[in-house]
Amino acid sequence: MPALSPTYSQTSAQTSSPTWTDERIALLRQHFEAGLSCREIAADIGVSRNAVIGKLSRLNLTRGRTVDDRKTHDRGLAPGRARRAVPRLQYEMLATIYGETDAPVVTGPIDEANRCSLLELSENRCRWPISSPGEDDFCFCGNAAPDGQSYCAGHSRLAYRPSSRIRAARG
DNA sequence: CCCTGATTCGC
DNA sequence: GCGAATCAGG
Repeated sequence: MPALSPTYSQTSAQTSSPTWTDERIALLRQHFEAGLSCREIAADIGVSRNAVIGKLSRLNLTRGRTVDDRKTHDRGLAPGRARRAVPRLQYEMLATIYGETDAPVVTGPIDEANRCSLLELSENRCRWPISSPGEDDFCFCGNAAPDGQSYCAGHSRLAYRPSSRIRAARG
């Protein structure tokens, strides 16, 4: 009998195409739950917007149905006011992401003794996912989460970018 | 015109 | 399974 079985088609052939791994999917889910747009998620992970949308669709993680979220855009332009005279590209976001290296890990050791399953989650428990869905050890953080928050203090820092977002609150 | 997300379709 | 192209809505 042959020593090598041809059953192996491509196991270690993935040298420069890691594509979507559990970690990326975890980031995808976390950012998705954090309320980030597909474009923001894409820029953060390092893939295109369509890639994010495609993966989300494949995971059946679409937000309800069709488009209806981005309407929050400030499209109300005054007639006497010039349009965005500043570069309105998303370079601000990219700069924020690439420049956030000044605060890598602000959170200390997050208590992982309270991790629980999905069914054990409650309103005041951190819903930060541990491992990946489908894994044998998949669970949630379970630490105490502030009122209205989805995550505990430590995981909130990871889920929501603390970087200074340029908020031009002009009225 | 710009933006957004969702689906389609070739790879 | 992946993502660019395309579609559809605002």
